[in-house]
Amino acid sequence: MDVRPYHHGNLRTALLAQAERTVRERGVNELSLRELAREVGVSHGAPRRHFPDRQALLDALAESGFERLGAELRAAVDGAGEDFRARLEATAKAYIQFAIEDAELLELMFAGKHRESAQALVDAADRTFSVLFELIGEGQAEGVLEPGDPERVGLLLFATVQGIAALVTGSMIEADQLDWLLPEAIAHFLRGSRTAS
Amino acid sequence: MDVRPYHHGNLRTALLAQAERTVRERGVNELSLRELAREVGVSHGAPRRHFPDRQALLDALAESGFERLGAELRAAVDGAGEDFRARLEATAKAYIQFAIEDAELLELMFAGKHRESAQALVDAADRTFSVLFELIGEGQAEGVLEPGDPERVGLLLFATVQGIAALVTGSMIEADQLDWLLPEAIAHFLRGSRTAS
DNA sequence: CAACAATGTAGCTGGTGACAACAATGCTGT
DNA sequence: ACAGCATTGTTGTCACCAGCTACATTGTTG
Repeated sequence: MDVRPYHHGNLRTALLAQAERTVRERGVNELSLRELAREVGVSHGAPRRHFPDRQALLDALAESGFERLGAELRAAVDGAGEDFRARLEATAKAYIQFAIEDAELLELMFAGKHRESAQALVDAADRTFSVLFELIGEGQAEGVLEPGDPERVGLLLFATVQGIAALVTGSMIEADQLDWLLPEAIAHFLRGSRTAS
Repeated sequence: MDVRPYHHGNLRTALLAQAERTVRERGVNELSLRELAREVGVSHGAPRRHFPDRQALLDALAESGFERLGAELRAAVDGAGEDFRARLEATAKAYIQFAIEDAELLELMFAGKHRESAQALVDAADRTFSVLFELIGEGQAEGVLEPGDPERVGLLLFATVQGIAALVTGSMIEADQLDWLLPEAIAHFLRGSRTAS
């Protein structure tokens, strides 16, 4: 019974998984490379082989976060049937859910995105948001949204959704109030999107 | 020439001022009690008399932040004339400006607000947001907004504004794009606020 | 199977937050 | 005036952390 082989096997993956859990449960500030190493059962210097410094770990965490978020958004939109409003609402709900459960991770993702160093992060973010822009394009094609630059309309929608998530993470509302707030926000948005009624 | 009197005189204020500057320029994570003490020209243990631990300093910072934000919102709404849309837009602009320039401080303010310990913080936050609820009340009285619980309507508006600020701080848009995005958001919001056109 | 690259270990340095003992100062009551 | 006391600041200590370097172990490849 080899208690602990010298080589962990997939330290990098294990570190990322544990780090993601720690960030979710106790926040980014509480994330310590050394504690992480202890939790994974490895010496305090081992993570350095995979992440030269703390920031590198955070960047990797952000990148994997974008990938997971993108997958969840895609799953939501794909499983929401034909009706545009339903597709929109499902996607928004998925985003908000992610933003609530992994609030600190999401913040990390955005914070890292505008640090010039990380091109991989920007690419990952672009892939993630392409889901949203495609959805906006659908709405415009159906005539439910006024035509125009998808970015202009999409930004406004994204801002609203992001803001609603901020309401929850900032404890201005409780999570269960989303049941009425989100549909109302979607309705409000669609109503406001037809210039001439 | 007394180079440095034993008693600083108003260490607490000086610490808060310097801390606010540091948070704005280099972020909350870079805020160190010891460095703060050095910058103010005092020994590393001195801040302890005023802030028992780091969190106490952050709480005080958040509280003063709410007071300043409230003052700026009030100034904006008071200086924006009679037209409701103009008053709304001016207030939103003031909020967004604060949210951009003091992004980390704002985050600190919201993060601290839902830590049960700090009742002073919650009170300060309530005073701040009362400005917004009054404004919503105005709009409803004028019939520009559909009547109802000011919180319901206000939450949606607040979410949108907060989200727009997040777009800037997350580098999804540039600050100068606010010139068209904010008015459009306000227009969108008002348009969506009349159930039957 | 020997050399080499990849991976993990151990120890050091400088910095930090929390804490406690101590010193200087200002205030208050008599 | 001044003794006693509370307030405020100083110094030293402890445990922890990130980043670094030198070294040990493993597995892979020619």
